[in-house]
Amino acid sequence: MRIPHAVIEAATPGPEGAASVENQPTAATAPGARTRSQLQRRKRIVQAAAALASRGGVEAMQMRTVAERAGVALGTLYRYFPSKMDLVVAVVGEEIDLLESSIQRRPPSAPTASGRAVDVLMRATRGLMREPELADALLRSLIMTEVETPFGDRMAKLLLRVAGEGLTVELATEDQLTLANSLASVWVHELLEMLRGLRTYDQIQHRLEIVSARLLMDF
Amino acid sequence: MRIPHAVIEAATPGPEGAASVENQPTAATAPGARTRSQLQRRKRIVQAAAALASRGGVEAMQMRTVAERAGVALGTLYRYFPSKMDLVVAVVGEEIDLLESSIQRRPPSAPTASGRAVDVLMRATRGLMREPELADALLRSLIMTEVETPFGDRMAKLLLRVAGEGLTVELATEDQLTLANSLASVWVHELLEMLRGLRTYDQIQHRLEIVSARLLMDF
DNA sequence: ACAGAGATTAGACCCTGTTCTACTTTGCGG
DNA sequence: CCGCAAAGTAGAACAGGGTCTAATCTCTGT
Repeated sequence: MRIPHAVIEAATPGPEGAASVENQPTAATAPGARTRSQLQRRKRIVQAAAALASRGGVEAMQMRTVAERAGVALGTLYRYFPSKMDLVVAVVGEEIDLLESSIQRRPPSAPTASGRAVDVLMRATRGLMREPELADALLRSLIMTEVETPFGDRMAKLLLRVAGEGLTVELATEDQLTLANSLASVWVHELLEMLRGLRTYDQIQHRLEIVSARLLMDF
Repeated sequence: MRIPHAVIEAATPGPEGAASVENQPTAATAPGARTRSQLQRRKRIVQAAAALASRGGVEAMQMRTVAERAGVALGTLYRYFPSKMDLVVAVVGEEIDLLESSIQRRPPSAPTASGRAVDVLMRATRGLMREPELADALLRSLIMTEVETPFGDRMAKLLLRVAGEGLTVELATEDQLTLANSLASVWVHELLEMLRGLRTYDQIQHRLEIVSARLLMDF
């Protein structure tokens, strides 16, 4: 798997870069995507992966199977996604896109920043719960990876946006970012507990309310 | 790896139970440990595992190698620790024990609950940082597992204890537990970011101070 | 239409976690 | 001391992630 690791070495931003969640442009590593069929290939792969993961979790999402379902060779799959993790990250990216557009369609309406944040988180929770296996797979893998445009960061930004109305990442203070980020990581943690059967939906909501009320008290 | 998964099924508390972090008693699964040499074997295994992981991370801690270094057969290793994860959990258990005794020796002295909590967290951070590879391995694996006496929970309890002086898990309110727990998960998250090179020690401290101040404001 | 570069493919291959098998040791009640 | 069940051992075997190779395809520019 080889993740940069260690306090010492900074992320090597070399020509090859690490995994990325980016959605529109070229495939993970494919240098110059001659677009068209390549984008489609990529999409087919991600779809196949999501489909497999959505029933059976990560373990069901085997690289060979994904490749087969997507109608590409294993080698090709690995050209697009250098590791299983990268694939997972891509799948997650789509999920977040979904959440973001959902929020754009129907923005949270609670009166407090904390309320809006919890609203968004719970909405995301419900979305993920529709496919517990997938959710579990994604969350776990994400925590392990979180390279480049990580899950938590995207959620944090989203939270920031809905918490302080009109607040953007650029306008927020360092500390506000920290707080939003922390809320996101608490959420991820709670979600994992839920998937493990240690929390109910209602418990998560309650816990998030408590934590959010404090973290975002003055947003 | 087979982790219970899914919102539906509750953890099966059957006769075989899941992985456990417990330190003194019998080996992970070995039914009736005839103690003596068995405890020693177990210790040798955990030590070998820790040694390997401490330089090279999880990947260096290969089951075959651990078995060899510990002087036991692969099969035996698997009898004691049904999966690599279980081994990791055991190694972590030792680390936490260390932290706990360190805290007993020299309790945090900050005047505020939040201050004491941060103190403990940073002390744990320094401890883990001594062996970044090990820390990374442990944290990642733990997040993935956290079965039975999880890392986060132990930290949460510890935090609770130092935050409210003399406060114990039994005396704490649900919400206080939630908050301590959340602080622990934020810490874990920050630690992972640090290991990934995205945070410096000072940043972590600052961020924890901010978050802790809010989460534990009235402890 | 044609050559060369890059993309794709099928499939062998390696590595490591985990399982399984056949056999030997060990510890203990009778 | 015997017998036996549990525990241990060596090592083969399996599974799935990831790599590599030798073709074959597909563009793209000329």
